[in-house]
Amino acid sequence: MPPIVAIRDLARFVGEQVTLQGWVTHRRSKGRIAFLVVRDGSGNCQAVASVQDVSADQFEQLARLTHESAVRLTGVVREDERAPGGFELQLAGVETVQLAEEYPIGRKEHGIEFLLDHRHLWLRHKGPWAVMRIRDEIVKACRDFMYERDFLLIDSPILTPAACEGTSTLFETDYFGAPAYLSQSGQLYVEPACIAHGKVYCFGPTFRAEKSDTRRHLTEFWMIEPEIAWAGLDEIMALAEQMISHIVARVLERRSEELAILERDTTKLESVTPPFPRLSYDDVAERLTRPDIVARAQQAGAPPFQPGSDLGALDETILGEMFDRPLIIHRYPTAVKAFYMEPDPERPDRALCMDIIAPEGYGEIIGGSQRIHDHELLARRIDENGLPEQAFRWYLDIRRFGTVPHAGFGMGIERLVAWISGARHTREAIPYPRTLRRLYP
RNA sequence: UCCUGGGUAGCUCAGCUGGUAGAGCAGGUGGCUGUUAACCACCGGGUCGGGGGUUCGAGUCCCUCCCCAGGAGCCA
Repeated sequence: MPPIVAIRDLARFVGEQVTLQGWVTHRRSKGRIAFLVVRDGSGNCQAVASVQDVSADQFEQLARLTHESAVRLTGVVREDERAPGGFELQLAGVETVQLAEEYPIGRKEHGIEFLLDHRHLWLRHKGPWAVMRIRDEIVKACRDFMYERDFLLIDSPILTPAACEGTSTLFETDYFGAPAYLSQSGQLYVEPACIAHGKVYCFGPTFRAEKSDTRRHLTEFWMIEPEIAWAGLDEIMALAEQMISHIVARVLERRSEELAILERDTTKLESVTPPFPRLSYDDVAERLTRPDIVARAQQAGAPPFQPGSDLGALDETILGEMFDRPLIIHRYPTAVKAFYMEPDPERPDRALCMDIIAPEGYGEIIGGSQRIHDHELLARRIDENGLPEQAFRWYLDIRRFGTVPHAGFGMGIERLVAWISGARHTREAIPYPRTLRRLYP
């Protein structure tokens, strides 16, 4: 029996007889010679057979193979310039494992709705294949980065009793007769854990029932959230910029083939190195009220920027385009930010927080802050925001027993994947996207 | 929720000032010994998103509802 070989390793078997297990992506039957291209998950390979190479029955079988049929192909590996990839299989035997039915996804263009309806099949195609491999590399790079810096993984619960941030909408579910909610952030749960371990992070799915209906939004998305005791805004800005740089460098190094498949302009990724530009909210507000920027925003159809309010999506895009690497914006007005953010002691109407905006219009990829560690102040904020104090008792407790300054941030994985891979929608950055209008497949 | 653009064959789309519906791909049949999204010939394939209206006549005009895409708001 010839060895079963992955297409990626074919170069090591030139001149030898091997078996490939895969799926038919193309068939070009040309009279008494037939070409077959198969995919096995590790790559693509052309196989060729002429009538005299195989039995009449097998040649007939070859000619009938349909798109996505599962096959075992046995033959000798040959180097040949005419073959895509440089190697091909000279067929000696074909086994049809399953003759596929008429395959819905054609070789021409399709709309995004059709492709997402067939996501279970679309995952096989080279674009999604490359994006998923980049996603895998990004996730691994995140975990390695955390591990190498002595951050401990603390998984946060997905079923929670109440809101982490009062503003966002939650998915409600029935918990033995009582309401429970799908977590929209693990932050509140890593804060106590950083008191136990110093440096921690959580990494898991989060859920937001927001009516946000853009290509940047999912209702279920993955987020990595580091949290550090004895740290403030400066420490998390430095950590975030190192983390993003580390991830981008790692993808450039190990997933260049996938970036090439996606035709990603890698020069735009190579410039992503520390330090990132840092602007305060007030710097940004000044820029956004300059006449030329105002004119540009108006032309793009952006609602006019109001000093003191949060930034709009187009404001972020315009700001992001001013730099060749991610932009850190810090010290937003306390009034527009979450209740748990520490006020700047030098200017209490500004919070010690930061957002990081990805270049090329991919939007906010990180949001973080120093957390309020004073019990009285936090209790007042919870009250002012109309949040149920009962539900936050445990969270307030942390401020009663050895409270210290601490800070952390959340990074959205799909936006990061979309930006790095150049995908048009965050929906393409997750295997099975959930959006306002999609819960299938 | 609002703004803009769409909905015609399995898919992607064309269809002029209203006159009985088209292409490419996919599928089927036949041909072809080095193809690269192979090619050539032939064949099958339609509730023109639903409902109502105007008209001798509606894919085309009007009303209404549904669905989709892009954007805004909110957010990662």
